[in-house]
Amino acid sequence: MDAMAQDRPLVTRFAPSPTGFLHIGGARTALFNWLYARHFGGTFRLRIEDTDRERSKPEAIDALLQGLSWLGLDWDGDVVFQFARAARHAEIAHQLLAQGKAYYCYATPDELEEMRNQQKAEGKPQRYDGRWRDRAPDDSRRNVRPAIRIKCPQTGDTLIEDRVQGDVRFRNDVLDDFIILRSDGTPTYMLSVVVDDFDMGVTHVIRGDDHLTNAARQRQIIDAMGWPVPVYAHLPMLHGPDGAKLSKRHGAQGIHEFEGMGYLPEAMRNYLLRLGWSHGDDELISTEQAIQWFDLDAVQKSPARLDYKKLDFVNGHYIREADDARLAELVIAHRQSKGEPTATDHQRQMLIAGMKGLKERAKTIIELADSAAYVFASRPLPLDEKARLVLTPQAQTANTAIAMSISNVEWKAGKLEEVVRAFAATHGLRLGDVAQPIRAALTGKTTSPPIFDVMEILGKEETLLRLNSSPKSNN
RNA sequence: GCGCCCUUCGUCUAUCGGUUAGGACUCAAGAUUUUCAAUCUUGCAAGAGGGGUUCGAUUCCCCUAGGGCGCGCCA
Repeated sequence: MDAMAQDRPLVTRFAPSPTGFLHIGGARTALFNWLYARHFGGTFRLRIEDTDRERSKPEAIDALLQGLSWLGLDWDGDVVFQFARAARHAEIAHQLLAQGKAYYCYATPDELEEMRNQQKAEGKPQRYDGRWRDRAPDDSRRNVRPAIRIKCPQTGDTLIEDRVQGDVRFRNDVLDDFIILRSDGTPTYMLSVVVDDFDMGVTHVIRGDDHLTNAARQRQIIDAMGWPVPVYAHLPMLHGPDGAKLSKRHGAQGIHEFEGMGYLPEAMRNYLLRLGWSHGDDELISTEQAIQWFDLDAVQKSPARLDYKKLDFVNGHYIREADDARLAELVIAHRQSKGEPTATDHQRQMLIAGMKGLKERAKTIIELADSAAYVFASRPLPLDEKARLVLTPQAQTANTAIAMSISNVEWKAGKLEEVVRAFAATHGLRLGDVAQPIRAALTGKTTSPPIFDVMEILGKEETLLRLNSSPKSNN
């Protein structure tokens, strides 16, 4: 069955509805499609399924495109807009009608609802009963505009050979004749998907497993048209940390929210990849490596939950790997988004110089920005609670003495450390005893990158001023 | 109700009939250390339940339970 599909150049696609933002689950679906295409040198297409005019929003299209771009998932060719292709979809419906593979159904929505209610009351499966299946077009119903339903086989079964789910068999008698063209002449999703996939040359349909049963329906249209059957791969869904379906209740759902929380796109790619896909014991997998390794065989069948702790770990790894200047810009952008003024050139330079020590300690850009605050702070420094406790009057006296002792030292971290160590030794103190007050005075916190590096980055003048300036109060 | 899918440590997962069931995150302890991280070491922790098949089942089959999805003139 895959044979026909495999004769054609490999094409995957991501086909979201523009109803909001790029959902985290959708992002993973897009990632898998993208990786599969890139791995096999195929094409990754993007299609916007905007046939539901009520729910489609133009802003949502931008959000989708932006989300994908941010994630680094570049698509090939033009974006296809499904609604624009409605005439083509209708054409296929009429073709099927002409071939006797579809038929007009004059049942009104009210009649259908009544039918379903009755089925429900009788405990029978709810599906279209085929009441117009074998009737000739009815002139007596000229006041009713008919919909077009596809005529599905009623015996035998439909097999979906899914690369993730395995062989899934549906008895044809549980499938009903569904509508492919509405009475207003617009196509339904079932039809549009199949026609677009065919016209776009899609060979591999990789999507959420909420579409698994749809595949059996779509297969009816494909068979009726005699089109090649794509390879299917239905991915398990993503759940919230509590195992329930992902919803507003879980906080972040949109990819843009993860960006706002300070996650890096490469970290998201790695983390999302490992949700449902594995390569032995490998955890930290670069995108290049993922492209080399990715295939559908290693996709898990069961749903996965989002785990922020693990995401943080992965993000921390990529922050440490990231370029200092890039991180500096992300920190500055984050500060600006919070209403802080832009960085001066000098601050930017200090930030980059200090990034090596900073990025080792952060799991998100927010944490990074937080610990980088000392670069931007002005005197007197705001102290956090712990720093305030450290900076006792005695500690300040010591800081003043230290400031004195280093005021003529060559301004290099190594030299400064030598002198301060000697200072501590002559006073019978451990380095830690003097380092913490210095840290508090220089950064306003009790945790920071190595303190002599901080001195070097801050520069002599600023360091001495911070050591000597006394915070307003030291209760 | 009908159909389909899923079920290994708290979480993500490895295992493709024979393992002391492995790794990662988290958590705990230790090493290192000027703080915090990073790193390293160690530890806690799992095959939903019940039947089969088999010399042997986490692995294959069936049932039950639990979870998910679909059953629209929504996508």
